[in-house]
Amino acid sequence: MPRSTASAAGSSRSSARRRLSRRAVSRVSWQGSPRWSNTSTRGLPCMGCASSTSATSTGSEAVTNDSDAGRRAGDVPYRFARDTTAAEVHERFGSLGIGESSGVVASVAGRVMLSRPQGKVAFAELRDSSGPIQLFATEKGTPGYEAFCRLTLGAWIGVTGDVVRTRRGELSVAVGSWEVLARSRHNFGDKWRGVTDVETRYRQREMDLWANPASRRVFTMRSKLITELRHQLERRGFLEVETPVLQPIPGGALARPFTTHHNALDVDLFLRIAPELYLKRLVVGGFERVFEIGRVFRNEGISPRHNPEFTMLELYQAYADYGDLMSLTEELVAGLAHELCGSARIPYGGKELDLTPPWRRATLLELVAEQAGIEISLDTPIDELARISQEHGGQTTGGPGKLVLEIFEKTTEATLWGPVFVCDYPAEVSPLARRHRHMPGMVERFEAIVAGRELANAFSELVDPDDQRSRFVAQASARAAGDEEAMVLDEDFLRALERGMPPTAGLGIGIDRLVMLLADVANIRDVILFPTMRPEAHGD
RNA sequence: GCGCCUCUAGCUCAACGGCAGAGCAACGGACUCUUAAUCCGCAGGUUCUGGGUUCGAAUCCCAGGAGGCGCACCA
Repeated sequence: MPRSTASAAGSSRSSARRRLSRRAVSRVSWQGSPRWSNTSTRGLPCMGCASSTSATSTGSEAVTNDSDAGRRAGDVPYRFARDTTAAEVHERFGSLGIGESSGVVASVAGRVMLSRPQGKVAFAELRDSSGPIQLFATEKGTPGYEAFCRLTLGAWIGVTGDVVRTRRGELSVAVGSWEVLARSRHNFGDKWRGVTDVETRYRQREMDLWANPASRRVFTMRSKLITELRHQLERRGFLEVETPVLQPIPGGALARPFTTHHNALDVDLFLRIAPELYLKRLVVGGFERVFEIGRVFRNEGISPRHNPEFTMLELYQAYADYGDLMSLTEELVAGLAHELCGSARIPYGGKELDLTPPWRRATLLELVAEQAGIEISLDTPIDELARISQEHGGQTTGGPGKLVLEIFEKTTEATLWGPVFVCDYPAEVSPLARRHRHMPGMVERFEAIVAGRELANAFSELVDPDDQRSRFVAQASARAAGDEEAMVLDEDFLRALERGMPPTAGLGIGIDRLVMLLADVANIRDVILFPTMRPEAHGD
């Protein structure tokens, strides 16, 4: 029998059958399932046809003469009245006995991931976003049975039928009717090993997500993390805001920006490297607790821990100092770990990481002395600092503050495993942070180091407009000396400070790296759906 | 940017100077309860690209492309 005939006949028969099964369903009804009653009335009215069902069968019949009808991508219905998910079926019928039929009809839809035709019966694994459910088809009970057996892996189908448990104990939907919702012209990798080629996984993420459960897990976790983060911040009285991505002066961080151009205004604009300056202006404006979760862009190299665009949380809290934000940081991170991993003690890179508050707090200089045995301060002669930095492969340019930071990063940062707040940075490398109330030359700033890497950066914000102006001037001279990452003076921001900014503390957390930490992955590209890649040559 | 490594069928991988192969997918067939079903059959290739060495190159050399890791920079 030609494939097309079987397929078309199967489709139209399944359509008739579907109407029957709908009645059957409304008779049986899933108690407590509000979805059910909504389903039949949901969806767009089908203009020019009695129902979407008749539209489907018309479509199928229209291509009966086409010898390749079954393979045409356009030959699919406009909607499918799914009424439950794979996970719901498992949840609701988990106790169904072996070989029993529930007598309840369900409509499920998803992609065919495995197919095991076996003569007069056939099994298939259907997967939707909730997970897998087995389909059980029989020559007697399944219209278009032969076409069902010929479904290729990757096809989307909609299925309606009794929920049953097979003799071998697998909960299944017995296929009473079915229809193709989409065909796949490309396969989804090795059905056992999935897709391991990392380039394919990053470039063709849709394939990766279907083929690799671990990848789905990571991105699901990422989404939940951001949702939970919002909830936690909103519970604490923070207001979520959005500030410009296109900025005339890229500020708030030390980094090189991407440049773009606005035609109508005929001005160059920059993609933001941080939202910081705008968020602080909102504090001046009276929003005492604000946060933004958004994409920032830095025109820098790509590495397992760097993507040119990444997601950052920044928050600002009036009347608070950096000590308050240490408490907030450890509570937020531990809370997220609890929510997503079930515990504040999580595995990372084969080791254990205990994120339970309180985290250790130590000064940068203390940690350098402790970890590297190097006793330095901002008063150490600059030649000596340069020599130590060089000894450890660091740069030798800049003032004492920059050299101290360089020495910390080269000798100490990566050795810090457990969460630790590294406190009190040189003012020289922190042009937006407030001077330390006790330590000259230092600012009240901390970085949270977890698993040897910076997870958060925060400080008591510099609120003195005169000091801020002189810091900008210092940055300008660094810039004139060739430092492309130095900041540019921002008069709008200074005017805001001149209007009066209350004592405020600000915090930034790299969301991608937080996801990496909680999901236990080593490459930032595994937590970004479409990481930045060199465009692929399509030589065809 | 620099260094090291990788690139073979749609996917996962062999062959490492001597006829380019396997499993899965696809395609054809058998099979009435499978679980990566099994079995039989068929087909599938610019071995990333371009040069070179050689009687002979997927294999060795050079150049280029894409990717990974490390360094550098940062979050």
